[in-house]
Amino acid sequence: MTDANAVPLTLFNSLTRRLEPFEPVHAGEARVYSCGPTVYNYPHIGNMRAYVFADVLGRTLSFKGYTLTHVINITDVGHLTDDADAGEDKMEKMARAEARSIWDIAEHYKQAYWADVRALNIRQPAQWTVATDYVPQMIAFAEGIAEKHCYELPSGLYFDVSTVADYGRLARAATEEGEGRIEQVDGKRHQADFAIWRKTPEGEKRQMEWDSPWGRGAPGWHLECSVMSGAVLGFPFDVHTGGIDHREIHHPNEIAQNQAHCCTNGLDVPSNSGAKMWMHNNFLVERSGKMSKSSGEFLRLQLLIDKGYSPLAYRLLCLQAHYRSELEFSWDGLTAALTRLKRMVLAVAQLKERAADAAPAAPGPKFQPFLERFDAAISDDLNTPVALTVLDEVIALKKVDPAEKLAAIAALDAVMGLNLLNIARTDLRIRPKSADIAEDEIEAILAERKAARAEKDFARSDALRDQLAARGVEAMDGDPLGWEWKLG
RNA sequence: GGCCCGAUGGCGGAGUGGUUACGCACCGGACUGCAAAUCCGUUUACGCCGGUUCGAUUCCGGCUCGGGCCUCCA
Repeated sequence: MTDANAVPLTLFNSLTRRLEPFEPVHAGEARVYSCGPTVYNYPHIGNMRAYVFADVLGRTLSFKGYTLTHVINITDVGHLTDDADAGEDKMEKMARAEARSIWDIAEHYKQAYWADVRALNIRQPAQWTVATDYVPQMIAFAEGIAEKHCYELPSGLYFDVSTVADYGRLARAATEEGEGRIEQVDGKRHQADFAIWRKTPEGEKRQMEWDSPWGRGAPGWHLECSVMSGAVLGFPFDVHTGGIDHREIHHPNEIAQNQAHCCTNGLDVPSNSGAKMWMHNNFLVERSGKMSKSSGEFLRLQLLIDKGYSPLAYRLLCLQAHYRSELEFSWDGLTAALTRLKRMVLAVAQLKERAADAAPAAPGPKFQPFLERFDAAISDDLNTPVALTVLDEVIALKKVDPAEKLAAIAALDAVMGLNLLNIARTDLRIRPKSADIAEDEIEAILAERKAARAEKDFARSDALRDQLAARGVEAMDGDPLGWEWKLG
């Protein structure tokens, strides 16, 4: 690889709303914390965009030569159905709805989330932090800031946002009084004050509860991320990521806690917020309305797979847009991404055959301009759509050494994560759940068709082709793959 | 009501003060018994009205439309 630091990495910091050069807290290292899922339900594909984004960020940091420590949390307690401290715990609610133990719920949906992570070729972080593993640390953290920054009410321990400087600067105007549509908690000093610890109401019993100096109860959602990020990465760390919705409430509250904690403990925190940079991905949207779990049905990655779409086609769809832009989801769009991916995989497969007997190589001088343009694109706040065009150009290069070209593609795909060198075309030929014909039956009909064509019995061969088409199978005579599922 | 964002060719989606984004689709060609797949080539754009400028899709103002957040969501 060429010097990947030829171009400085520039990232958009939500805190300043500006592009800033990435300057690591610890030389040569990058420490990243990503807000992970609350495992009370399946993730939808919009949720997963956040982890594709975080993955690309991590891969880019690795590409640029930094030693990456990435942490993603799993929230299995404390996230209310209402961020403003009203509503109930999401986990408790779902456990009751499904009549299962809350621990079963958490485990089930955590596994479902991890399955999606694997399917999307998202690299494993250095650590998955699970909220319930950190309750003692959360209590200790809260004790540390309680005296100066918190007050107790019958319902729990609350954080007084007026005790930290410049509260809500991440959200811009988060301290403005709203319309009052938020269900108020009696006794809160400020509307924006939030729960650090929620006491179990008198006479009730929760499935998940712990003893604390403020009574038996559960930690507040915001507390978890402050504690886990600080515990594993240490304050200050480099980048905190999350969906753009967290820019308004969750992250401002996290920042307020971090400020209080760091202040109390004499820690030097750039930007006074715990992390140097806060990055947020925009939403995946759908014409019929936004992706929302509360609306009942929602798009899961498994649904895409059931319809015959490779999860990597969804990953490519994400990469085709900039992470800070809203991205429109449609089945046509997904089909377009799948087609593009198939062509890339075909080209790489053919290249691998040609390079098979060649010794592994490094990309030579011919590839340098492309590597530099790729570096420039990805270093420009992770401009994946432009980086992809460079990858396409490299794939299309003629009259170059196959082994070198393969090495160049590998270098670029290490950032894009499409797994181009390791997947075969058959991996992209995913059987739709609705298919009613077995693969060996398809092969048998194709063999029969081949015989008919050899005898120039075209009426027969066309009839067989129509028969396959009627059952969702496309015959492809001139292609070694032979046949393909028709999607949509 | 408050805060914020967007408007690019058929769809998705980059970018730029004057030069081709790109992908998919479409169209033409090659290949094929005919198709499909694949390959090659090509067409279509910058919401409206003003302003700044030699020149604006790109900067500024207004308008229209759409969207997001302030209620759960990545």
